[in-house]
Amino acid sequence: MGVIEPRVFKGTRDFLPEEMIHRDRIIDVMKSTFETYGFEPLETPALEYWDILTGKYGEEGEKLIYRLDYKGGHEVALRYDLTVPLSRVIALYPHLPKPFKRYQMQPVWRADKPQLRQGRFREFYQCDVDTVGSGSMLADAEIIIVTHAILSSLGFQTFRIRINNRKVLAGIVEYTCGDQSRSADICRCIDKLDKIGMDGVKHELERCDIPDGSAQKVLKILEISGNNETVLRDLERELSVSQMGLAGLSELKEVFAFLQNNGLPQDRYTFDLHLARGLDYYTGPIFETVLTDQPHIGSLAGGGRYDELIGLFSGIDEPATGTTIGLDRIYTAMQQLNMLENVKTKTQVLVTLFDDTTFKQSMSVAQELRDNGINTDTYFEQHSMKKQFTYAHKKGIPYVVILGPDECAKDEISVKDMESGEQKTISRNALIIYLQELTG
RNA sequence: GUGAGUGUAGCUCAGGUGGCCAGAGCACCAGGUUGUGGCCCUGGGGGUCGGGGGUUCAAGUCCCCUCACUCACCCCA
Repeated sequence: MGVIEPRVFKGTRDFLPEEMIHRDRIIDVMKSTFETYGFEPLETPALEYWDILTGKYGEEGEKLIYRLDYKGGHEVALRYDLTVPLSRVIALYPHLPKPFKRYQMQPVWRADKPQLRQGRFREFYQCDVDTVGSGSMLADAEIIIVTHAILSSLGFQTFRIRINNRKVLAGIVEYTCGDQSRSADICRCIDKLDKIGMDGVKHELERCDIPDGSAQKVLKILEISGNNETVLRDLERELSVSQMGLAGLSELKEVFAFLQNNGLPQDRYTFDLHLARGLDYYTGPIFETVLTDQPHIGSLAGGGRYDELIGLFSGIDEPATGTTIGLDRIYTAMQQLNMLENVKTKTQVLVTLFDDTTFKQSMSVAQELRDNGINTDTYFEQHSMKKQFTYAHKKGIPYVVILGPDECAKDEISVKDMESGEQKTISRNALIIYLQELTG
């Protein structure tokens, strides 16, 4: 009988120890940053009822939801993001004090085509921070500030947080076309400007059957450029006919004022009229973070305000805003930018095992090291020293403790530094202090 | 979903016009060194050449089909 071929489902991955050490570090940075800003942890199930997820992400998004056959029907699905589950939680537990600020780091699933270089997978971790129950632009600004804090702490140098507002986009549609049903098409064309240029957008608008007059107006709006202040001012003049557009611009002005007040470096964020974002549920400010020198990797983070999503579950709208930070995108980027430290293991010491006459002392030394906060591995078999050292070398354990008959007879102990190759024999009772100094 | 490319050992890849072409490096295991890793030396295990069909005396090599993977687009984290 043949063996079962070992393999993982396309777009999913195993995280081996060396990789987990890096991922854990990223998670630690995020978690502590979230907590610094007063966000609290939440977890929700991987599975949600189908009707909870459906109708929230738009046509494109919904095709990517993993449906599961269950008792012959299509009742459940793997969650597609963490925002919709959060909204379900808010509606389900109305007693939660507002504003409710939570962070959540869990995998989500999307049935699209994986693209390793771009950091695109079918199963990946999202790290979400959201504030529910406040319509203040302070909440939106705080989300942007947290995003900035995390990426800075991780050592990213070239990221840019693009900021726009769905109300502004709606205003543009109202002003140029007057017909909100064309909103999605127009936004998609606008979103493409960076990639296909002005002429490309022109063709795209034609392809979407946007009337000539409307298309001209769209192009005119897209020609507005300059710094955040002048662009906002020019837009205000163009969009004066749209209440919605003006409301969006005033929200943006508030957000930018808060960011500036908070001392966020100017080159880290920018008003970007071309940012649209695909998900249906956004209603106000939207943001997306990209690495300017790694454009092939999609966004590292993305989010926005969704004041009408929770109402779909509770019947009462509840203002909410937040962002997703993509752990796997961040990890992929750090890998490609050589930002990961060269650490193979958290184990600091290997205690070798010599023979029957010494193993009890090996065990008690190992325990003493652990009791003093030193991560210690022990060898279980009476193999040659060569084998035991090879094991330590391969695992990247920095120090090896040797207790052979020689050491035991004199109540001494030998410690080898695997990197320098130096070995020292010291008295048994000096070991803890000695190793604590070495391992810092 | 659309387009392009690539499939030979665990990994990275050699293998003109079909004929001693089943190979290298790295990795792995053992030994050289029975109290010491890395470097070096010696030896070893491991491959239905993605799969199926066809052409041929002969196919890793040519033709067809299929599958898988990668890249780009779309969309996103």
